[in-house]
Amino acid sequence: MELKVSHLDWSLVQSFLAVAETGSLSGAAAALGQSQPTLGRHIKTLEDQLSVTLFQRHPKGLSLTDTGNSILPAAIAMRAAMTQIANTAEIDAGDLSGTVRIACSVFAAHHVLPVVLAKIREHEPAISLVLQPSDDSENLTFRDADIAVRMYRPKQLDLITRHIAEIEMGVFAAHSYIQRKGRPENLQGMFDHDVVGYDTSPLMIDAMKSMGHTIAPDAFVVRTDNQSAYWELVRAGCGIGFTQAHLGRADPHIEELDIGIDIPSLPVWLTTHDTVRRIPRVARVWDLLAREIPRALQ
Amino acid sequence: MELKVSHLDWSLVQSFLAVAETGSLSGAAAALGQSQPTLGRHIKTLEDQLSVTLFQRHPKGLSLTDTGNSILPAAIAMRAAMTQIANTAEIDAGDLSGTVRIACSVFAAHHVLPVVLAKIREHEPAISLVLQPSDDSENLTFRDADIAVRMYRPKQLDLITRHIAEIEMGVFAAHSYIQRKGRPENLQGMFDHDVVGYDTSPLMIDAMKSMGHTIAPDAFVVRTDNQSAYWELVRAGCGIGFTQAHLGRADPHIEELDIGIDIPSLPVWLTTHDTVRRIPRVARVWDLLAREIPRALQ
DNA sequence: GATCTGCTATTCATTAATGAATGGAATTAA
DNA sequence: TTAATTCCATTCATTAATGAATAGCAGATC
Repeated sequence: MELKVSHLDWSLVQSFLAVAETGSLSGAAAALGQSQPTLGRHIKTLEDQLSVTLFQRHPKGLSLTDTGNSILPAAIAMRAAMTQIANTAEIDAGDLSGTVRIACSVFAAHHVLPVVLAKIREHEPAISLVLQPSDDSENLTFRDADIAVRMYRPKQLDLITRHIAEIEMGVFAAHSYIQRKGRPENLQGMFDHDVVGYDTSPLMIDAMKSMGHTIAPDAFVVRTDNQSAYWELVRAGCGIGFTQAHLGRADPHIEELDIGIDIPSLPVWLTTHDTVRRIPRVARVWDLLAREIPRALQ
Repeated sequence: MELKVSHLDWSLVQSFLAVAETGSLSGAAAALGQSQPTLGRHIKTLEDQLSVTLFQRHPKGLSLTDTGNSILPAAIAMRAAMTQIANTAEIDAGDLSGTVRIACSVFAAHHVLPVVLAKIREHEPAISLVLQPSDDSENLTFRDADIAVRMYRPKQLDLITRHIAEIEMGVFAAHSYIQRKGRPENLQGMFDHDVVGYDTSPLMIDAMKSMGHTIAPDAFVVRTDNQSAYWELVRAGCGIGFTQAHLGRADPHIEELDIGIDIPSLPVWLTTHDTVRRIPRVARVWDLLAREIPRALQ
């Protein structure tokens, strides 16, 4: 059965795309807020309407056929257009309510954004906020987040970016650690101490190398790649650590150490899509983030 | 009520686009093969989902609001993507059955295409053919036609075109006219005769001017802009007329006149969209048109 | 003014679509 | 080998969507 475009059901393509991206009927059902039998029927109906096979069925889900792969880009284009429609409608509605989703690192989600979001909620009680922490190295996919807070300059060409602050870094240790082990006099002496580091992340090793010190990952006697947990390890007295200065200086159980090195500060950038930025509530949250984050970093 | 893109119903946009283009619920219902109340509901549901007003309601239909106009381009983009999906599926299906729609002038629909389409049907009985005659000056809208047969070179940049023939023109009169009025000796003498012409179309006047004769539209004692009816007027003996040579020479009631002028021939072009051309049944009909039309013009 | 035409809005019966529940298959872990 | 997990396919009761019919409105025509 072949149908003219005007008689094809566009919503079946939405189901196709969800199954293609999740790889299963149940995954797509969850993503669309529907049920697994419904998704199975939608795919079958679309295959019947187009007279082609779009998926191979497996016990563990579905994989795209060549034909399925051929039409995938057009399905993605339909979603982009649908997103444009939704964003345009929101801009025209001019409404300062609804949900704004903010993506940031796990560390910032623990130690920077909570007080900022409380402030935003105070100013805009009709706006709901969703915090989406992640340390994945991939860049934003704006299907899910409206605004991202990043500690590096975003490089994608179709984004709006704004540099809002610099985060000063410092060397810190807990009082409990200092009572047991004392203080290092300089960077060289620090390596006779316990230092908390990252496990697989090369960030700290690269920073040391740029200061003239080559160290191996296992020079760090305690290691984690989770940056929020990293700070808790330092606070618990596991060793000396590097973190954002505002955080260490605000903690009464922590002492800042002067080992004679000048650590480069971290930039803070906001980023979003041009069209999303024009949605009134997103614009409002953007402005408030730009104002409140620098304040929170004092 | 605002919904995430994944929870918006894409088929509502299809209804929006149909109403926007037809200007009424009943018109859109006819275009989509649905009912008027359904279209009304779909528009209301979409307005509720997006929290905007998309149309102003009038006794004679609906007009787009500014917001409605803002989202119209994205809705058109969705249809383009949906069309791409349907075409891609058809190409992959590789099926030599289904319907092919052919657009052409009213004249060609009477005197050229019928014998050609009979020949195509003979070769491909599984392919249904729809002939869409029109003398509107607008170019093809390929939502409705797969292939167009044109007597001029199509100018759109995204089309595939092919020049397949030249149509020789001639001057003709019916025996009944010649018995009453005789034959003109040359072009000058012809204007002492009854000449059948076009009413508002400047084609014939422009052709005369390019041959050095300036005449007024009312110099034609019988006039019509319908080219197929034009030929019937000549055949009935209303006067001398200009038409395609293959037609006049094939008619036993018609005599060709030699008045010493050389009328430029008409080109015949086939045209279609690149993606549509790759659909197997369209490709097949294209090839057969390219072969059979020149034969029909002998 | 009366009538016709073409449209939208609403109601109600009918049809279609949906989801909870269940069964079957394949894979993995104990 | 058995049990658990994760998936798709199917059935049946429920819900949602649809279309025929009707009413109302505005504009054009006689």
